[in-house]
Amino acid sequence: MRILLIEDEPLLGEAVATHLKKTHAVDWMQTLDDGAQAIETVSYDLMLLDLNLPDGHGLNFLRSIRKSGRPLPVIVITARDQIRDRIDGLNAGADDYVVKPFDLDELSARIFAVQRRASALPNPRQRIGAIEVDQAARKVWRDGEELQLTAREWALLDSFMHRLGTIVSKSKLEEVLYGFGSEIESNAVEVYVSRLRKKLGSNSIRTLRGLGYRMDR
Amino acid sequence: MRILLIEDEPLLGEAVATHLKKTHAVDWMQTLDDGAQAIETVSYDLMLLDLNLPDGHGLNFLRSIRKSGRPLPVIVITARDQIRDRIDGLNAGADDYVVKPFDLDELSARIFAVQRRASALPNPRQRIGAIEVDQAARKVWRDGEELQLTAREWALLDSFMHRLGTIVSKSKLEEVLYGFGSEIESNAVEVYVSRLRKKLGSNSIRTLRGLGYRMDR
DNA sequence: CCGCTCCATTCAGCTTCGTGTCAGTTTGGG
DNA sequence: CCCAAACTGACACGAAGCTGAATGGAGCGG
Repeated sequence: MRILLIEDEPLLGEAVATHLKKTHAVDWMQTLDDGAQAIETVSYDLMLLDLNLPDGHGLNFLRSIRKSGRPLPVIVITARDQIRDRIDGLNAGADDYVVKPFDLDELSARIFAVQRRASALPNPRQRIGAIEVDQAARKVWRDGEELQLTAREWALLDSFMHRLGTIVSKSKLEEVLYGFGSEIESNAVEVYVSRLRKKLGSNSIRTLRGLGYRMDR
Repeated sequence: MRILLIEDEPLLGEAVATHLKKTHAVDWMQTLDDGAQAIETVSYDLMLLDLNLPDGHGLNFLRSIRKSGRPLPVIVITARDQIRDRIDGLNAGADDYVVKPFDLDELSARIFAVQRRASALPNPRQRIGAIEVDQAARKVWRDGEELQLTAREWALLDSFMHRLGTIVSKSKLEEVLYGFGSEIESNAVEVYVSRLRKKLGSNSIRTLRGLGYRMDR
């Protein structure tokens, strides 16, 4: 099971990461930015999110994740005295929380519990015109018929789904496909948009010349 | 719910028994002999089995229980350093394991999970296309004909059944087969998927390239 | 204690399929 | 009408996955 830990205190982060690595695959990020990038590129089973971070408050991040419809279970980490945070955290869509300082075994137990709960729920589906998407199962239907998408095609669709109604630049999509900083010199994005259109229907993705692409809801 | 605890360390046994007695009926035995006698006379819903016991190793006991076809859910208790035991435990038919020292709440969570799995329905047969599965009895039918699955095959099928409709990653399946952290470098998962398909029918398990596998309901 | 059987594990050779690239074509803005 | 941007069909390559076969070990019956 793959866990994303977002925690900026080195000592705590180190302790948690070490403990969890006995039983899970753990990626440890120290900023929201890195965390955001991580969940764009890797599929995690669970996220541990500290709320007080150098580059902003975790609650907005959490809200944006929930808004995007991603079914990622989240456990929030808060300080003892910030009860307000806990309540807001649960309102914002956290599945559980732990209070600093916490016992590492307790953390394991909560992870286990959340995980069990999460896998019992049916997957949420998102609908866009004739397209229906189940992000957890990576399933896509068009007019009720299931489509087979490849990894790259899915990555693109995913990007569009998270930015419905806004323009996604070509360079952003390149980044999605090939990671940051890859100086690719080809029309790969165009090729994949083309392939996606063929599967989703040609009116699913709009071209905005010189700017990028846009998917409307 | 009636639980049989087989554990020879007085302190641990006492702690576990006391904790569980808040929510369950617990019988605590300190030897395999007593344990064996207990399951002959009383009908238990679950057994907690320590492997290192004064009168022998618990694995043989577990094996004999499984061989007898008794559908008793078993959670194995092992020491931190005996990974080998864990793997063997799952091979021998354990439903789950906890590692000493463990958190009592984690134990409760695991008991709950195993129990839910074991007794999901009064007649817990689940149907998936031409496949029918009785998880409690560990039996599988295809078109009404019973199939014989090996321990590994069953472990895989079990994983799929608990995540119907969602993707199960290869690493997750490796974890199921070999426990976490086994630096395995082989295509064992592929081999077992292949064998399962041969038995269940080739359209039972979908491959998602680069992601894992998925079984649909 | 010895063979027998079944299962787990590994390996190698094969197949399938996703990917990236290119070339020729189409589109649309200026 | 022209040119740049975008589109798309085709193709070659390599990675990922599949599966039959060989090996060795554990359990079991004789």
